Amino acid sequence: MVDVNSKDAASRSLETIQRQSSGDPAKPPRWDIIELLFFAYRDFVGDPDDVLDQFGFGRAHHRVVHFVHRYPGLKVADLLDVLRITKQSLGRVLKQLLDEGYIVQKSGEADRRQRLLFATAKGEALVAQLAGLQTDRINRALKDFTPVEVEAIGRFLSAMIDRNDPDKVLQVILGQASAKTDGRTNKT
Amino acid sequence: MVDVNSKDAASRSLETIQRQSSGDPAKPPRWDIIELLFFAYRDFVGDPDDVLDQFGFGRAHHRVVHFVHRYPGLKVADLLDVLRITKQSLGRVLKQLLDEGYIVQKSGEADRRQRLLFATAKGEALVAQLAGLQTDRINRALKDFTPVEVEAIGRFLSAMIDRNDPDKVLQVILGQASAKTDGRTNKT
DNA sequence: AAGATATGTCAATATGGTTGACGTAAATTC
DNA sequence: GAATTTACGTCAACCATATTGACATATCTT
Repeated sequence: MVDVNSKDAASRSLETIQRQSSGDPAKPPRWDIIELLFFAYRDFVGDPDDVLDQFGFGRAHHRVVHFVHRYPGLKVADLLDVLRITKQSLGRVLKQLLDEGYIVQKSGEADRRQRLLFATAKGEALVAQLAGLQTDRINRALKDFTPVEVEAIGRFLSAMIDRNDPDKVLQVILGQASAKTDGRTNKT
Repeated sequence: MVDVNSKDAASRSLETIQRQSSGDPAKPPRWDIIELLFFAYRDFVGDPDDVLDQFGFGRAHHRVVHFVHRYPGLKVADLLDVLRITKQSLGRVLKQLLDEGYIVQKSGEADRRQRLLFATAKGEALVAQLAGLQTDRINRALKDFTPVEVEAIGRFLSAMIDRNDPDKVLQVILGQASAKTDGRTNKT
């Protein structure tokens, strides 16, 4: 485990204010980051909700069609790893997206048991619209940040992610992130 | 890999669609931040799950007892603003936490219709345990960051949050964040 | 041929969210 | 003081999304 005895000067004042509740001076909770993450994510995922409603979809559909679009040829098993849900739960949502033509599937050539998933033009359009909303928020937030700061933000988010058993999608993402910092080209 | 290398084509057509729907020719989606946020939050909120299970609670209970502990005397209405759920939905979870002694309520003195919420020692202990897990992850992630970088990360998360109608809790958080950085009120 | 793997499906159940209607106590307004 | 509004609680129905467990089918591996 990590030594947490030293605290950053930047966050000292807030933690001092909040210290009285925990009573554990060795490991002051990072209330600031914990709560900022909560609110940031709340508003971040809230953006697409209205649009999704119009399509009769929920956040589950968004996640599925997003990753299928971004990683064409994704297998069902990959999707399960990424979303951390059961196949029964994925089944319903995926079936809707297939029936309504947002996603198509093809049998794998090497292994014909696999169902490789692809977003249709309709699916791509939906993903693009939703990503546009979220991108607007991100660009607004990053407006006055320097490239160095933006890089640090990405590095932080990346460092928050479990490395224990990274799934296929995550390996690509983390590979790209590190390629940005150390110059290695790691394209698919 | 199989013959499925339509990724470049998919990205191109996506950006075309994106331009059409948004009217902004130069607005590439921030896929990196979008997906890093997804995975970072997935793992971040995943930490407390095992502990919550042992208590027979879910993430809803965590959110409620967390904010009650952090902002003692919170009103029910405040909690509804923060969590963005309905009172019926909150009711069930809150009742459990009250019945099992994690939270108590007192009538407001100025306005006796209000039920002011407070965490008990039992509730505080639970919050502390859960916050400890998340703090460990945050400290691990921030281990090699400079104070300046940490400040930028907090500023980014803060900038991702809606300012339209900040609830009471959010005002406190944003107030502290801006006080930490420049001591001025942030009305952007 | 036997077994393992990838996926789909049926069924039951749980959690956490919704809308709508209604009730009560207390504060505010006329 | 009466009327209205506010803060909160509750009942009831419903929905979205998740779970576990069992089983089926096709296909790959040994």
